[in-house]
Amino acid sequence: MARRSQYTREELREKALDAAEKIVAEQGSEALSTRKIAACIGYTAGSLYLVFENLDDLILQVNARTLRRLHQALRATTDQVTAPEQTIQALGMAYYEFACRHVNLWRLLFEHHLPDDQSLPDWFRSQVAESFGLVEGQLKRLSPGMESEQIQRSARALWGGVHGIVVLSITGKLDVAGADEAKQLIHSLLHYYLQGWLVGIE
Amino acid sequence: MARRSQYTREELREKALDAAEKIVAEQGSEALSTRKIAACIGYTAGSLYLVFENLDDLILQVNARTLRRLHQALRATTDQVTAPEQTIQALGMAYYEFACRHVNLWRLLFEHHLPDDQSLPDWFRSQVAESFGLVEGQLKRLSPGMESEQIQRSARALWGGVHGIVVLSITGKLDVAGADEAKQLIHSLLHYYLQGWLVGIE
DNA sequence: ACCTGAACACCGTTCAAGT
DNA sequence: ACCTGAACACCGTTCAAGT
Repeated sequence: MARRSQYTREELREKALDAAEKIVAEQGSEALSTRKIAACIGYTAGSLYLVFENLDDLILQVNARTLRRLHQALRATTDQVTAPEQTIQALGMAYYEFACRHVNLWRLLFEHHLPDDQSLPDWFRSQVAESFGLVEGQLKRLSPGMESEQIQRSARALWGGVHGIVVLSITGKLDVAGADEAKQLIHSLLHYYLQGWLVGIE
Repeated sequence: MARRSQYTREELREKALDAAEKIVAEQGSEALSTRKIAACIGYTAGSLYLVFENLDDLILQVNARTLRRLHQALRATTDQVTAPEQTIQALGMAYYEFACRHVNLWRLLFEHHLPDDQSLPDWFRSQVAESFGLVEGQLKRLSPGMESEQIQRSARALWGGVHGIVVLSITGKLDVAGADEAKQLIHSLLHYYLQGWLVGIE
């Protein structure tokens, strides 16, 4: 066999990531395997190792795509500029809706383990930081005088908080009745936090 | 072969769960397998199916133990009664410390997937609800007149929030420098939320 | 140079057969 | 009745060998 290259490295990479996304989205992350990905794109599992270090590396790159899409969804929200508190609320809802629409990819993003010795690559962490930046931007509008260290802390606390509500409701551990209830929880968290925060400022 | 029963069903179950916990705690959830558990307790993988439905069922029961220990750690905190806000803060810190002390078991608890068709058993959800109850109790002390529906919502929002900060910092996705910073985020979340909440009441 | 296919060391799960 | 051990259908990863 050993077919002549139909695809360039880059094309192969993209095809593999597309296939991986499809499998995860349709069948859950548990169902993902190198053999299935390879079969989807008409290759053998071994070929994937020409393009990826291993399955963990491949998953990391699927997660990078998900993160990018998430960021775009959040960006689209902040671009419709309104009052900062409303924008933060809208960001929370967009976050929840994104997680619902792409449950399996979203779970893979947050539940995938790297081996104990490896930590997340820098480009990954800076992509996460970018999304936090959107919240920071709104907090700055809300309280222009505040030190950026404080702004950063509040953005992380708030966004970590929203994330927690989203995880627990999506994994069925919060016993929430439906999307409406989850959104109410997010609203409550953001609303009272910001209220307390602004009181603290004056 | 076919050794006469050295252990009762119940003993076998406990031994298997002990072994599973040990493997997860020491090597991470990725390393857990029926074959390893069986080898640890001197049995064959097949024997586990006399006591557990399958590996998912076994993991669920490991998670039940973790949940029980978590609840005990939180209980111990509320028992040292002080002012409600301080108690809630102490609960947040206890939650974070528990997660740090038992990272791998804690991750298993929150990252384990059941097959798509199955949802979490009721006893599991009511165990989660019990821990939320501790927060509700403190919120009630803080605002005795409030409707229990509102109390419940705030307890979930707050605890979901704390959970999110803990997950993101433990999985290295918040880019927090260390335990101190994570605790500051939790403190910030709880403090400003409660401040806003109490303002809303008056 | 590109890719295969076989091999290796693992999985979860089932179940006839042994004691 | 209790447990094994072999079997089945899967894994991720490597690498000599084919084109």
